[in-house]
Amino acid sequence: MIAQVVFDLPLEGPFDYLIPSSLKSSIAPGLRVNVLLGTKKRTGLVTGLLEQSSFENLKSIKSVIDEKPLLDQAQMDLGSDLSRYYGCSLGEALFTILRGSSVIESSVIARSEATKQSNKIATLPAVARNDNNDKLTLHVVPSGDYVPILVSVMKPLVQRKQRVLILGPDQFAVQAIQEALKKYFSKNDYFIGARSMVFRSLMGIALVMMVDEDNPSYKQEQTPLYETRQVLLMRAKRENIDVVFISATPSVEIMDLVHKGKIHLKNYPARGLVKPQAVDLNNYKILLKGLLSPAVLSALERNVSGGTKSILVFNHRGSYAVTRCSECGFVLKCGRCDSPMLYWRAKKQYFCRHCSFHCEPDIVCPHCQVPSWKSFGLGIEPLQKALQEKFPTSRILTFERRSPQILKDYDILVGTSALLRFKYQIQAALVVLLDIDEELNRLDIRSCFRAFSLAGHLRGMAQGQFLIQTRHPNHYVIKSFSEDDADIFYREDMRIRRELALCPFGHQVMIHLRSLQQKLGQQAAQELYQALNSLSSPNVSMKIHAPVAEAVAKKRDQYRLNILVQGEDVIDMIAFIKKAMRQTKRRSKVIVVLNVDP
DNA sequence: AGCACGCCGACT
DNA sequence: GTCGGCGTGCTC
Repeated sequence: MIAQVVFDLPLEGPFDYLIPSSLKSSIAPGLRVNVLLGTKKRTGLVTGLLEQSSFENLKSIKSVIDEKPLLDQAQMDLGSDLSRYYGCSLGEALFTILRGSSVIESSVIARSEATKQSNKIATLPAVARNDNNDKLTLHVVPSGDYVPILVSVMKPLVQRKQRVLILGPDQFAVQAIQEALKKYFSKNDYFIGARSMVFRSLMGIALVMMVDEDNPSYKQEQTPLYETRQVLLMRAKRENIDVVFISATPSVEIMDLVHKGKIHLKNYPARGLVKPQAVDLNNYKILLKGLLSPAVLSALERNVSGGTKSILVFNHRGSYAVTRCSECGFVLKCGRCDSPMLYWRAKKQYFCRHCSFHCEPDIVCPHCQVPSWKSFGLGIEPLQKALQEKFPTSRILTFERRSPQILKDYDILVGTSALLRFKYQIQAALVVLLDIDEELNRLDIRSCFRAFSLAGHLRGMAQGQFLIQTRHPNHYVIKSFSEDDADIFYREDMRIRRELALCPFGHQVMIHLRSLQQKLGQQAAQELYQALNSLSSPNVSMKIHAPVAEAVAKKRDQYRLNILVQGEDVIDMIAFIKKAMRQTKRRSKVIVVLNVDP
């Protein structure tokens, strides 16, 4: 007998290994084995059994690690779906699933529910599930108060002793959900976890709920760069499971499925939500610090004198602060990245936004040898200072990504969009989004959704008044708020996406190339670009864009280039790109990563 | 990815 | 002579 084995390596497999007669009864698909690959001992996963192999001189399996399969049949199938969609090897996909499905727990399940099947791989039991259109549901909760929905959906299932799987965008959210559900359910009534929990075995689970569906943290940052929503949709299709998505500002991708009738929509009237107001900056000549309009200042004044809280959110994007030598104008840059250093007041140091690089303020200018630096551009700290002068007796705090915690004792809180991490815990009488325009004007189509979603979530924090400052009051993102009609946003965003054949009306695969040597990276990109072009024929409608350096071309000493491929079908595009990659010689010093719908 | 193998230049 | 850098190709 022969076992097919895959590895957590970018290798197309599977590899055939002889099963020694002593291990014959203990080997099955879905369990891990130790084998020699080349000269090195490695852990692989058995994907199948064969009578014969087309390879000669097979090596033997050294030992078996698991007693029972760690993955069920559905998870094994998901592995091949993942590898074809995200362009990783089957082994990388299956080991990703393995790490996400909390091995110990699922082996307990495999033992308890599959005892009569010996070590055979478990298949989904025939559970009577909904067979109508209600299998996939989207609950839109503009207020962001998703807990009542979780409770009402879960309650009947828990009463029938059925189990639910809950996905939260990150560990903060998962803890918050657990805390909120304590009042209603016991810990054994449901499973919960962050994005990798989407890979868990669905045996014994009646429903999966994905909380805050549009949260960007649902995208994995390492290969395979999967999108949790997409994985869940793949599983729903194959495994016939019920799924509930919950969001305050649903992604355009999921709204498209709603429009196509594939997802059932439930809207919750925006009870208690404040009506957003756009502040047209074109009406004002002078802004404090270039960012605070008289309208916002008077709203702040009202709340300060009334003793209520205000939150100002500075979106930061695009407005880069720069530090220059006051003698010669030389820009202080990070040694490892292609980006300017920023001053961090609390630590009294300059730091790089992309890596851990930092330096003392008395560092001398390499040109004129003078340690005299001046920072330009705006951060939240100068903003805080300016406000403190305006409101000397108020408590004005700052919050950004690096802040250790959010303090509650304030009159005015000046923060970045990192505040969103605590969006359901924070509330204030007045919430102001200071700068949204930079986000509206970007070429990236997703940035309009980011703007929409940022504003949508901030609105949920506001108890009395929500202001958006803008110079583009007629932009569709702004209009969707000032006219309080989210459909204005979705209709127009989908129209643009359809016109440009962007996600979800077409797909993009970004090929990221990076190397410590700029030349090598450029060579590799050029070669791959040529291979892609020579492979493409007129009957495959794929657009291949020439390699472009990333916005921050050098990050952590690595030079970065991107090749963008546009097309209709992701699986076709991935197969096409992989073919082109096989035709170009692999360089050990150039790392290539595929990013589907970045 | 990680490793061996093989080809060149530099050096005790 | 031989040590070691790097490019190439393979792993069942």
